[in-house]
Amino acid sequence: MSKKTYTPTESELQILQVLWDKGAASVRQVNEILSQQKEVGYTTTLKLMQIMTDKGLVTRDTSSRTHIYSAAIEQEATQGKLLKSFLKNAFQGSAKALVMQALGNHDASKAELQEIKELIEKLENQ
Amino acid sequence: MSKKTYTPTESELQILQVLWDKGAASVRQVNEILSQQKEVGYTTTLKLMQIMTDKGLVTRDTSSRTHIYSAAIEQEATQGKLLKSFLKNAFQGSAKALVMQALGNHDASKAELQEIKELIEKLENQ
DNA sequence: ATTAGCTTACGAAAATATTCGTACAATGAG
DNA sequence: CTCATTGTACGAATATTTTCGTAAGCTAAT
Repeated sequence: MSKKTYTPTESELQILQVLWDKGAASVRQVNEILSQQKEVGYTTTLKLMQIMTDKGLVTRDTSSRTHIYSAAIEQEATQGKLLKSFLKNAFQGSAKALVMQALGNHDASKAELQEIKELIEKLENQ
Repeated sequence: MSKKTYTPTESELQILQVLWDKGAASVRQVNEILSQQKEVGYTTTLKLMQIMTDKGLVTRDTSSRTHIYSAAIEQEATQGKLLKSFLKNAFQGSAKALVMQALGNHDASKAELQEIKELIEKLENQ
């Protein structure tokens, strides 16, 4: 565990998604869920979660034989960081271009569109 | 050059951004622009662009000594692909969550917000 | 008590991505 | 013509990420 703050890699992010979702989980539980999404061996998941512990991305309760892991970084803050760098890399920083593509291609429901519109109106009145 | 279609890596994407921007450019021109953003050696850029040629991400005119490169893949289509996988990885597929974060944190201008709102209204009327 | 099954730890291989040195050919200024 | 400069080609070293085999310690059921 060093001083540096790490951004999760893609595989690490998949594990974090599970932990954010469940709150806390064992390696086996995480691996079972990941296995539904992709082929991945148990020790692969274990190793990754050990690395993530070193990096400070997760914490674990080692008081029982089966260690229980939790995310050590906030979901929204992490997504924000990732988004920032993705925006820069893929869209040269144009939030508008990204949003338009996201809305155009990946359908959001009417209710969701409504929420977004409300957010925009709130932003406009500032 | 194989049959597979490649998604650009991060470094490759930086090069593509330059080519999309300029339309066509030599290795030196690309490298000069990249050098403003990060430290990168000439032969590094050259090698990457050669790899990209093999992958079919760019094409080049080799009729002169200085080869002139152009992007071989569409900017919007590429961004769409990248967005799709980013959305899945980082936001578990929730376009709404992504858009709200993008708008909330990375300010778009009033005019841009207006454009987005118009797009939403168009989408709502479908 | 034995043993099958589950657990962690961890080194190391494999896969992928990035960087750079070196060789050598073309160009053009003097 | 000579040589400094600029260009391509490409192998190979690095760096990063992912995967997995193996060892060894617990645990519980028989």
